[in-house]
Amino acid sequence: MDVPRAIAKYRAGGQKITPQRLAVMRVLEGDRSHPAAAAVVERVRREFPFVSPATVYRVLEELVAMEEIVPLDFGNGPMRFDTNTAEHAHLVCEVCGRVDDVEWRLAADALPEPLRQGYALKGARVFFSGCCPDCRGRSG
Amino acid sequence: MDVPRAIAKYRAGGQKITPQRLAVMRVLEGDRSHPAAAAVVERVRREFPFVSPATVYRVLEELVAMEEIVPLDFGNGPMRFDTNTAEHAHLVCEVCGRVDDVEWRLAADALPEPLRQGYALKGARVFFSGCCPDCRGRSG
DNA sequence: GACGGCATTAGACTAAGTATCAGTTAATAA
DNA sequence: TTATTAACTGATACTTAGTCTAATGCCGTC
Repeated sequence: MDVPRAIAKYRAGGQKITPQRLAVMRVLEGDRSHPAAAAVVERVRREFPFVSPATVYRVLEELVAMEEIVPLDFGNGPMRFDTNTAEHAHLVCEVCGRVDDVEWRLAADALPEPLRQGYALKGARVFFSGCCPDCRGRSG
Repeated sequence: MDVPRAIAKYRAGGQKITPQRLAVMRVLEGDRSHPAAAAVVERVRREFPFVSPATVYRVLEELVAMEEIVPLDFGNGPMRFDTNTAEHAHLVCEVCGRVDDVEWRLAADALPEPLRQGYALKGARVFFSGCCPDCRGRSG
């Protein structure tokens, strides 16, 4: 997530730079916690108490479309958003829900057979699940 | 998904073998299409027209708990269920939503660093996304 | 065949997200 | 600086997917 670059993309598309859009972008800037939409709404409200959830959802959708953020669904709650658009995997703690980034790249030569049999591969998502150090410490 | 084994697990847990539970199990038996809960409801209704969605959701939950099926969330719609409990990856067509199984096992020596730094790894999920041969044929 | 208790049903409820539209505002130009 | 206008926002109703609850039903055992 790069605010100036996102602004440039908005302008390039003939779209306006509104205070709400700026607020969402600033909330996401540098955030590595993979926030859910509701968390973004909450934080935008510190600046704009009456912002509508619909607006935040719309802006998130726009940022996804311009590839400034990546939507993530871990299958255990609402959609979350990743501000790191580089290829990497995720480490999800099953206890507290915390998500960490992991340096990880699928080796091209390890791609399975069907991918070479007519299926056009676009991407891969890798989730590791387990228990984070904090939760291990707490529960034994 | 193995119906006799699931029945044995129900009995072992002091739970009853009801016609609805049998119907859900038979619907899932041998199904490789990774159906959504709604699809299971629909098919169970061919036999029990008045079955409640709550019942089907509950039975699916039970089967997940006894590890006879695996819940899958591809992030583009409702939760789906996999009757193949062996380790494998999934190939998701972004166009038609079709899901294929892929023989795939993460090489243990390829595990990223953080997993050896206090994170207790339990499992990994790998999704490949792309365009299936049928959809490539249709859209060029 | 009767009984006890687990299971089922219907329907209200919740969470997360989407659609619509009247009113507002950012960006451009005069 | 003001006028113009297309784009944007907020309120609200709606949708989808799934959960909860209370009353009723029925499986399994005796």
